[in-house]
Amino acid sequence: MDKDKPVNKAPAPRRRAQGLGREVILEACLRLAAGTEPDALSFRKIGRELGADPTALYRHFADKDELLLALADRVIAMGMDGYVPGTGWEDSVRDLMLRIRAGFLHYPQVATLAALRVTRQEGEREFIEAMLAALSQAGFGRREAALVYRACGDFVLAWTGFSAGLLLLGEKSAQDDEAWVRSYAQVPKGKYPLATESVEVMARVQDEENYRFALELLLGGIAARLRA
Amino acid sequence: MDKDKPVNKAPAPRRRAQGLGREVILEACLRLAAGTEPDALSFRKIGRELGADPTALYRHFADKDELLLALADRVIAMGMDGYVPGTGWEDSVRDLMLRIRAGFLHYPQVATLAALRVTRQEGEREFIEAMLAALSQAGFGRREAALVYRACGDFVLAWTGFSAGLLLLGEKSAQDDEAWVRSYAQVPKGKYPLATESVEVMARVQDEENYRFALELLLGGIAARLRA
DNA sequence: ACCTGAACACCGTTCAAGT
DNA sequence: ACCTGAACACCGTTCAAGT
Repeated sequence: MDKDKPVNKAPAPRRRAQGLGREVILEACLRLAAGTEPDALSFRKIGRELGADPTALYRHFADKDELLLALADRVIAMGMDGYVPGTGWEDSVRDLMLRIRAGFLHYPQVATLAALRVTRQEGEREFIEAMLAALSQAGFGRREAALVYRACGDFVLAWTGFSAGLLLLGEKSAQDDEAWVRSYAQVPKGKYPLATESVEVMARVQDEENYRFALELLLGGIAARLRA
Repeated sequence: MDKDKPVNKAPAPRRRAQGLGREVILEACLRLAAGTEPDALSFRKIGRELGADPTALYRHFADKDELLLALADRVIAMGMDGYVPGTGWEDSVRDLMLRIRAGFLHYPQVATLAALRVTRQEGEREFIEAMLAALSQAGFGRREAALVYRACGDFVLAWTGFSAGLLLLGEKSAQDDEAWVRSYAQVPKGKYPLATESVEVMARVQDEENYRFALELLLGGIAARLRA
């Protein structure tokens, strides 16, 4: 292959750098973040995707942080798109907590970089309002609903950040699981009987089913609290 | 202040570079990772702490990954230190899930960097065996116990990675919460009534109490599943 | 008004050279 | 056998210069 040369040869789809703006930039970022390449959202790569100098982004976003919050909210909004409340509170909460996750997992890079931030924008507000409506329908009072929302919201954000990290880790994560199983072969016989017996089952659990399982446990706990 | 000069003037506590070894290196890393400075574990900083060239670490660990796994297991082992099973399975599981979290939150940098890896070492094995014992005592069969373990294990790892990230974010995270509250003042009146009403309560929830609350919900869900 | 490009202070990692 | 230090290919960000 021929190496990049300092000459400006436009080797990739590049639009005119003059046409920059928040909208164009965000779209380019989402295109780059759609895969599982670990460092897809560097300014240099975004610049290349746009056919512009990396630092041109600073004319449209104060810093990477602001860019990330805008991206994250867009991803949340995409997850919320088409949401309608279910017939029961439990269906609504489950649906919402799967939607936010699914949205973020399409853009794992955005998830890892922004999962612990509050975007304070439209998408997030739609999600919160829908969650509070479902919890209020369930019978929780104002304060209680707020506390349960925080638990659920951080549950989905934390776990989704975790899952996105696994996606970006890719092969390395699968190797971890295999090595985990093999590692018990070298443990003194009988030292960890339960884990030795179950390590294969544990290692074979896929992240998505695990999340759904944990989510059902959480929903079960919320239902139990409602009865008490 | 006088800038660093190329001369070797030993301005910090430095031991002889010849005394390196995994043990010395890991201790230096834990010293550096005990605070909330965002990038405390770079090779250059570890090298400075040891009074050695950064690349000397490669004589003792294959790469940063191997160093991190060793560190993470040590942190898990510290959290497990002194653990004794409770009288009921619920006490044991709660205790274990608070211990791992507490251990990691003393070294937030280790938590963010290694939360999604399997260490395959002693500390982790102790934790898993203790969890499986508690779940078995609860009455779960082999397979079921393995699935519940995975849900609990990833719950604590995901949330702890999330919390550690918040700690490293520091002031920025607190600013997010304040800005979150203020942002609802600029929302069209009546568009998000529930969130507008509750945003102050939601924003004031501290991460530690939130984790404990979610953990109780999860435990409640496990108990409910046990009854079914 | 907006974009460019050199520069700065960082990363993890490699490798030839020292002792 | 182990440590050093220059080098490489990256980061986000700043700022003077261009158009």
